[in-house]
Amino acid sequence: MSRKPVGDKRTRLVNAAAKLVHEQGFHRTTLADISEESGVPLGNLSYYFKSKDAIGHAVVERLACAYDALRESWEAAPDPRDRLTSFIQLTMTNRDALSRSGCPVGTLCAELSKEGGLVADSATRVLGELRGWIEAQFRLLGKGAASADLANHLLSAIQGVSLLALAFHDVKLVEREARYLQRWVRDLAG
Amino acid sequence: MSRKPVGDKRTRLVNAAAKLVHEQGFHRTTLADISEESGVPLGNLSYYFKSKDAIGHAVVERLACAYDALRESWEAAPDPRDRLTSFIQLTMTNRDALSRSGCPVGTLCAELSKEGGLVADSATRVLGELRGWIEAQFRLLGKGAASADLANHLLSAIQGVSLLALAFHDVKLVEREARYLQRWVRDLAG
DNA sequence: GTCTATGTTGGATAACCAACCAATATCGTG
DNA sequence: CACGATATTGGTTGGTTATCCAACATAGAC
Repeated sequence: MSRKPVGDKRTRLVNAAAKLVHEQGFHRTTLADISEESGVPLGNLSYYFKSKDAIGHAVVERLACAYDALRESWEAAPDPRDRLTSFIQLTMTNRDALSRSGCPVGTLCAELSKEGGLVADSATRVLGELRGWIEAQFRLLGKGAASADLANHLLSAIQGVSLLALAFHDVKLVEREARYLQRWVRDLAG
Repeated sequence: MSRKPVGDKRTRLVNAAAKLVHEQGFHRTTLADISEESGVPLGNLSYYFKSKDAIGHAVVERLACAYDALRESWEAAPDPRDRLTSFIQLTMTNRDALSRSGCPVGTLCAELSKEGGLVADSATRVLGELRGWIEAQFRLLGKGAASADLANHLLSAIQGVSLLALAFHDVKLVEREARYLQRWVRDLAG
């Protein structure tokens, strides 16, 4: 049985696809784009992915893993308040990319949720897992039944400011809203 | 000089395009779609619009006019607080369409701002005019230099919850966030 | 009635794209 | 070495799309 001589072609493809989908959107990204960006010949794509949707799904899986790792690192802090702070800090760190191309998950959901399909569903699931984690943190803070609303409110604020920053090409919007949310979390009773 | 025998074909085209662009997005909407939806033969589109971008621009103009009219009606109320309440109420009224297809302006900005172009710019301008109006209301409430931040915060919350409602197909998200924002505006000091 | 600017139409066209395929190369294994 | 599974490649194909065009219709002007 032979092996992968170069090996990481599949990874290179998903990385290239993730970058392009984030920057251009899913529909506007062609297989030829992904081929060029990754250096993998166009005819070779079908060996690793049977369809464009399959690539989209792999991109979302990659995002899901990335967020899993992030949440794990945030949970290093014992205080749920500090965890939420780390989450908000993420948008601050990525503010440049955010104001250039928006939130990788949010813009994908916005683009694909209108037509439905498997890729849209898995993208929404990534967003849902993030929302669930945020809600859990509020629950740990003793917010009880209000936790779901608080989680929606926080995630909504992040998504909203990402969209505005993208539309207005304005990094400062992210900076200011992040500061606001940090204070909001810190001053939460409980 | 002859006249428009049927007349409102141009309007019918823009209406159909606006509906489809909202429901499906700009890229996924084809000229054939618009032709079918409006009942105007495909070959006739080029007589009214020289390109698909021209149709997109007309759709955004139509949105701009609609928001102009809305703001005018909101300004019937003398109290800026009531005006902002009316604005928030709009999302409540349109919550079904909002959770099905997102905000007509917001999703368009998200889709097109990544590639730039004239349509993207005009869509962003519509969002900007709305933001300016909101800021003006805060200013009238005596919020001074903080008005810009408050306007961004409010518009961001509306856009964020629209995106979440679209992704999760959940009308309740809009209802709850709208109630929250109504209270937020009512309880604002000043 | 003839003429002409304004509409209207079906079909053509060139570009693009995702998907497919037959042919070739690579390499571990027996 | 030969065999076969894995991997790779260029080129093709069928379908879609925006755009264009030549021909035709209509109706007001004169």
